[in-house]
Amino acid sequence: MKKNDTVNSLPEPTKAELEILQVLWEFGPSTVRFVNDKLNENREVNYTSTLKQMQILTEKGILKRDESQMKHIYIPVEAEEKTKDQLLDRFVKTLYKGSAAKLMMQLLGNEKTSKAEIEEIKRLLDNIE
Amino acid sequence: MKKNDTVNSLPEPTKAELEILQVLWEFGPSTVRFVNDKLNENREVNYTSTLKQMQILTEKGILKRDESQMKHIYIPVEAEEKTKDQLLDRFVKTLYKGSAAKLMMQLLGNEKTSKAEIEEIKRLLDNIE
DNA sequence: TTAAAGGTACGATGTTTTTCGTACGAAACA
DNA sequence: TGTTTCGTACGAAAAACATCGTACCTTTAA
Repeated sequence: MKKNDTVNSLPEPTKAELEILQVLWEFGPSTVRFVNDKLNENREVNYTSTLKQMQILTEKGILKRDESQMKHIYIPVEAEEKTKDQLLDRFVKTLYKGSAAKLMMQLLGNEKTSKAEIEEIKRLLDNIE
Repeated sequence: MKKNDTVNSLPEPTKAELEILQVLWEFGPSTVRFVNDKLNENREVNYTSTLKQMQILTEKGILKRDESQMKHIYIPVEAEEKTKDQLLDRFVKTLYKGSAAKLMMQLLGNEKTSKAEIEEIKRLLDNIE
């Protein structure tokens, strides 16, 4: 039986899928070969595995492709920002009951956030109003 | 072959595991029965499924349990904050190349963050220094 | 004009995660 | 004291996710 989250039924990208999306976001529309080469800078993956993933992503409507050439060119359907928004939204909902402020507190309490980063955030907030 | 992420080898809680942790965080140490009832407020899950998950969580060292009574009481080993820190950290690394400021921008650009939330965040930042 | 290189398609297999059925022991209680 | 209820243990099935092998077609270059 398929699991169905009644609250949030978006087809969330899996880990392997996200890896591929990141390459496409960073470098723009690409061939399977290119994406696979990029992935192999970090870990070993067989070409056909990457191909398969990108085909699945296409079936799901997360990628589209230009098949006019033999080397198909893959393109994300949604903009990077929009997809990340969805992921962020789900993350905040899940872990912080939807409160961005709670997330911030966590972020700031956590030593991983540098002084410079904090300054940048403050500047950001000042520019918002 | 087991997959091994050389960058981040933390035993990340899976989705089902996270669901259970959330109940324990919210309501404190609990029995399987209690957790399962809570889960069933959102979706249908069989009692033994929840039991199994909590046993796995215990094997992994994410939960510990008091077995002195027949009804075992389960308790998270790590504090809520610490676990969430790890998840947040991984999230920021994955999606925002580790930049908290980038995440903030996304959060603020996104209509989901209310004016009230933004005010709260500013207050927070002012109190930090 | 053929061999090699490089591309897609797709089923099969492997792995991880999730769910559940069954066995069985302890407690509750009629 | 027997039977029903409620608990744990645990293996196995199911589902989701990821990887790969093989077939087969097109392009390239000798």
